[in-house]
Amino acid sequence: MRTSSQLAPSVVGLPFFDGRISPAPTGRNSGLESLDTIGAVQSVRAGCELYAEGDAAASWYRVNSGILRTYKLLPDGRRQIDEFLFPGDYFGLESGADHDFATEAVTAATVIRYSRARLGSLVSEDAHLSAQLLQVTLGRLNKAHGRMLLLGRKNAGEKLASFLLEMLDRSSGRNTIDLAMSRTDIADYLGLTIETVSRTFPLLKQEGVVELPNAHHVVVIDRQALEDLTGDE
Amino acid sequence: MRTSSQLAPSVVGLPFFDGRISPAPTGRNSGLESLDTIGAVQSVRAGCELYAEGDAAASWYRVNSGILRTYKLLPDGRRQIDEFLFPGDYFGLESGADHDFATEAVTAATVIRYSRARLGSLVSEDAHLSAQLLQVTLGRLNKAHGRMLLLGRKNAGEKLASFLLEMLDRSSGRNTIDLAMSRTDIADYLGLTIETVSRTFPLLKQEGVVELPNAHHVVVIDRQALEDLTGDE
DNA sequence: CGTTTAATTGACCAGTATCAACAGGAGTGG
DNA sequence: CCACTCCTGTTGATACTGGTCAATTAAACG
Repeated sequence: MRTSSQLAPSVVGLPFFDGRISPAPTGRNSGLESLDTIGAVQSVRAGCELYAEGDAAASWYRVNSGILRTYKLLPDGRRQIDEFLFPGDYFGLESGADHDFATEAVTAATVIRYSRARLGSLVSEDAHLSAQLLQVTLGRLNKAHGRMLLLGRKNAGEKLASFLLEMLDRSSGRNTIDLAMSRTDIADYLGLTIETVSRTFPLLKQEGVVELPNAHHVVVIDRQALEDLTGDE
Repeated sequence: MRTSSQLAPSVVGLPFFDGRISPAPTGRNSGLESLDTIGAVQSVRAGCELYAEGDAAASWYRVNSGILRTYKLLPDGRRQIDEFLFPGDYFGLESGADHDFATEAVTAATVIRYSRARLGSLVSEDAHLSAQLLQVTLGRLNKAHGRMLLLGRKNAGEKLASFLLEMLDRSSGRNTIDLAMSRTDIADYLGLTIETVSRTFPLLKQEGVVELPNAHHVVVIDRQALEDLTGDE
């Protein structure tokens, strides 16, 4: 199935290098938008795996709808979630032949799949596209640095506060967060246990920074206070 | 000062996408090697800062000699070292206008500095170069994922074992490691305290996997055993 | 050498994990 | 519509890893 190429261009408008990128060399559509013509839509049921760590990385993806998680496992089952993916996010591009993390759907989701082979040939021709891919990847790397700081140096309260702000900024609502993921997912994202996550939520409530109507709903009462609790700045 | 462009091309030979990248479009030198012509060498004394987090990201760099560290700080002084940089490593390329981490020299070091503005115009012209930058950045991202797993889910012993293997693989010697960095650096790299690092070294020795002639020298006796202690595989 | 800094070691503590019991909701079938 | 079950999340009791604070030793440096 072909995409209809009307997805929100979430990357457009990002600072791009230092602005010196010249327009596309040819008259045809260039940049990430040009990918829409080679993408195919795929559905993933909630909880199902799109690909496993070590699978051949034959495709690159973009989230169309729903939420997914990427993660790595240790042999004894310990899991680290690298990121939650939201509509518009690109993922699955690899430096090597295989995926170095697995991807599963948190909620029912649809993704757009781009053939890596075709992407490769496009990239070799189109500096503009290539540079945009670089931009997306560099943004992802920035985020990874922030997450290393969180995982290595923040305590449980700071981790949860940081997480809620991240989710708030990706939410549609201005001060309400819909947590699509389980406590287990949150724990594995923050390097904690579910029990610690469960115990830390009420602490934020006690501080008066959030309300907790139920386990998957958070209302941010005082955003500034929440930011103060993240440890940064 | 200009570089003499004879640096080991450590990136050449990496798998590149799926191998479908076409040769450079023009007859002139292309790819990362072409950068040598726009690089300038800069020295950094041991312990000195090359740039701080938040500084304008006007340049991109490659390590020529010595070892450096990139890190982020929390306002109260907690530090997370993102990576140690060795000769041949590229660093400092950013998605935004500013550096999102600081870089300091661990030992006296020299780096090659590439103007971002000139890099930007090269990238817009040369799909091959652009794709190689992407390759380098994707490799870095892979490594970041591994580090998130380490920081979020491994215990002190597994962290130190992983660290020693990483350093061994970047060492010249076949089974000896020269640790250029302090215990504080190691601790901040692994999300531990110096005391824990200090206490964990002797445990590895007790296991018989390493010898510790002195604080900055490690001899790996049993590499397989060390790998078993990392938690992965 | 003496001085300073880095690393180790010890005693104790705290934050988070672990193990276990319990509660709340969603779905299912009677 | 209600009980039953399953699953997720919460709460409690306790353990333990790693952190903190302090003292000591070793190494680097002038």
